[in-house]
Amino acid sequence: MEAGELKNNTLRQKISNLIVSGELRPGDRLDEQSLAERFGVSRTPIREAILQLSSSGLLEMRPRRSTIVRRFNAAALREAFEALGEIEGLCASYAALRMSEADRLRLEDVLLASEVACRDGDRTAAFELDAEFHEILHEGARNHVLQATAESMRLRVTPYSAAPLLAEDFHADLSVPHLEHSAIGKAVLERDSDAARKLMIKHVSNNFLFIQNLLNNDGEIEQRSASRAKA
Amino acid sequence: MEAGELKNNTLRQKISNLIVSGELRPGDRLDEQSLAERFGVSRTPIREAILQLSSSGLLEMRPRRSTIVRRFNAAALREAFEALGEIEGLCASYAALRMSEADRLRLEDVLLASEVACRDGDRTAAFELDAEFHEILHEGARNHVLQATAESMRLRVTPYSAAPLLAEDFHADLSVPHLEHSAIGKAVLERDSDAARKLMIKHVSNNFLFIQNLLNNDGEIEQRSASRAKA
DNA sequence: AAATCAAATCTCGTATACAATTTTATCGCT
DNA sequence: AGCGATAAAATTGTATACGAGATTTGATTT
Repeated sequence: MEAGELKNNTLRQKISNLIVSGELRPGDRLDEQSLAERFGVSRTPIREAILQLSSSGLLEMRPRRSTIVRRFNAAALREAFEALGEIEGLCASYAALRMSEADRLRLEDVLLASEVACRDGDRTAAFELDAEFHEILHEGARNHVLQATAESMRLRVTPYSAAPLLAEDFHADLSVPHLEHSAIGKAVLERDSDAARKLMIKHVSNNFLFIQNLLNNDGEIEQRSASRAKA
Repeated sequence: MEAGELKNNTLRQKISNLIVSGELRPGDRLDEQSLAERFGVSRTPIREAILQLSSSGLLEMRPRRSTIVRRFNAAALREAFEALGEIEGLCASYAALRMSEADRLRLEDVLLASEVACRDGDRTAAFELDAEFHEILHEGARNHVLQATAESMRLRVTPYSAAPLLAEDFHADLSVPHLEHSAIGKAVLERDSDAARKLMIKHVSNNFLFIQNLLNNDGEIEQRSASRAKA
């Protein structure tokens, strides 16, 4: 959460980036030795970073067996998204009441930029603006505990939400999430905390339902390009 | 959270017990070497346990300086309790909708036992039943993420909420929290999720206000027996 | 006597070593 | 060819070693 080690922080980010970027997917193993060599440190700091990422639910450390990127079964994923929705809902409702004028201007900017990216079909930009939209609300809640909790929960479902959507061949409608963000943003700017909360919960829930359709029976993300080409 | 190491789990508990029991108070240092000798292991597993407890917010690891039991200033404590109230509120509202009949019977039992302990002035029993009441609701929410989050948040404010109240010389009115629990329990049993949530948020907030009065300017818990005897 | 600065001691962060267990590869058998 | 058992290799969990930075101690000065 808000620890504060030396270079452990950046190591944690480097490792979590492996997952966020999609290089490692749920179930993939993280070999301490290889990671140590890759990042030019010994196993000790690697292990500490892995330990923290396991605490936050992104990785899964199993005794005497390799750490893997955490896999969610259907029930666990439902719980993770339900909790995420509630926390994000809380952040949105507090943000509606507490955000500064500067925050509000920034929120408007992001929504405008998001609309442009959406119209242009710029998936990379839309993806980054999506993340920024949520970050603004986390920070706008003016509660570091809620903020950290929201970010941690978001990170842990990243392999199931963000990563698969970045695949080149995936063509989801960018306008659906954008319109939801727009409605949430409007409620926040109008200081309507109840509406902001409800819309956010609905937004996360929709996101979950969308993702659920991408999952096969094993809880694996369907490989679009690769698996379909081969099959 | 739901890691799953070998004996690291029990080590984590042993160390967190030092704080829960009040042996170590906010700001106290945790020396890795001493803990290693005390628990008969090397520094490595101690360090791993400390790392996890820092992630959960109970301890504070500062680069190149001793780990200490986390200290909250007034603002941070307010945020911690605000977040705790919201999460506990969510748990209570879900519990109202999802708890099994067996859970509900257990909840009634705990409330009855609590009333007895309250009437008899049995502070130890009242304290344990208080914890059990909250645990029932965490589990009753039927969401492991919310449950783990609530328990983690509760643990991190323990040095400020539970520990000081156990002091022998401290005579708070046991009936106030009991009546609040009673009202929350009633709402849960009647499946009134909105009421359960609101009452829980209020309950945690009251708890915070009560604790705030025990704090001096430095954010330290007032020493009742010791400091007053010496002064 | 109080304050200041330097040396010595202590503690942490990381690297390395080694035993225990798991995983992988090899070989033999049906 | 496929399956099972055994041996080799690899990986984890913990202990130990050591350098860098922090803390304490003590001497020196004002």
